[in-house]
Amino acid sequence: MLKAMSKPSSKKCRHTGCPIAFTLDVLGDRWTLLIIRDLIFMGKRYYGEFLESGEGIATNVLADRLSRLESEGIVSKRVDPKDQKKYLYQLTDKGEDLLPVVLELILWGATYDPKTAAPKAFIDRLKSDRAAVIKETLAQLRAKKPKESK
Amino acid sequence: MLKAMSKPSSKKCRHTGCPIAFTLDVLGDRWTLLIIRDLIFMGKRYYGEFLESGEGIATNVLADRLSRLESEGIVSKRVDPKDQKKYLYQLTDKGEDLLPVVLELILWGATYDPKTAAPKAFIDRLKSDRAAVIKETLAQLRAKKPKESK
DNA sequence: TTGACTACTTGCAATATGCAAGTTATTGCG
DNA sequence: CGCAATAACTTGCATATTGCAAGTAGTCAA
Repeated sequence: MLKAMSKPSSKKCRHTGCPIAFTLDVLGDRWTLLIIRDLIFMGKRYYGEFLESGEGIATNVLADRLSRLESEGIVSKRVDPKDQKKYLYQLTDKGEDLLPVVLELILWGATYDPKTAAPKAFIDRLKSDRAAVIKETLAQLRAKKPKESK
Repeated sequence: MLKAMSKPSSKKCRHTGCPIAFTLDVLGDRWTLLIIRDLIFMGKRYYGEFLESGEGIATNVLADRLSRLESEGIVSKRVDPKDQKKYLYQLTDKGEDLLPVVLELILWGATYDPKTAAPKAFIDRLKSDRAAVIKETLAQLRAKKPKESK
């Protein structure tokens, strides 16, 4: 039963004030950031799309993480205006602010994974002009949002 | 039994090539990054010091994470030259390269945690001159290392 | 030889995860 | 209207990981 599933790593109040601990309480598990990756770079927005992410997240875990992200205000959920029978998941501004974190994960991974599939051009660009990459990525992301995004 | 404890989130080969997934395979759990935080910002270097980190990591989990970090080449372990009966844990260059990731976690946490204890001066500095903060932090870190660090 | 100190290891109950199999709610037809 | 199809979850259960309390091993100093 997952109803009472506590955070992957924060069952008790750990309000130590440490910003790192605070952040890890929200996304300190494997799946959360992969969902955010899909939202930012893969253009995924539906439950079914997240399930097909190659990495193989379990449906119950996906449902748990999405609802957690929603209650944290990182992701918003609403009926898809183009298709009433689907739900649209999108990053909020708070969620978009995680982009710098994700970019650093990419940089480290691309540097140390001998089999990385990260496009060299992107990595080089990221190293030489981080600010521009952030700006462009957010612009692309926002361009895709149906109407009011926030 | 923790002997065969697999990575917190990578039991099977997920060599998809995705740099984010690669990085999360290494530090995609709550504790790993807190240990790295302690190494970078708290000046901790001994097993016993990590245990007292306020957040309350379990001894078995600490042992597991340290050995994992060591086998990943992120942390080095050796007998303390100043006290033969203690082991000294230190970040390798690969581990130090995680500093940018940690800094972004700090930034996001300090921004969204209403009760953050992050010093405003540090956060402001981080926002205005990231490169300098990285440089200084690494310099301080290296100054503490006994002899050869790498 | 013993006691203190550090770094772990072990056992076990409580949690969380992975997987397969339902359930519920909306259309889209005939 | 009635029914199949689609999307989004929920539920059960076996397995894996965690948290906690205790126990063990190696080093040093008196």
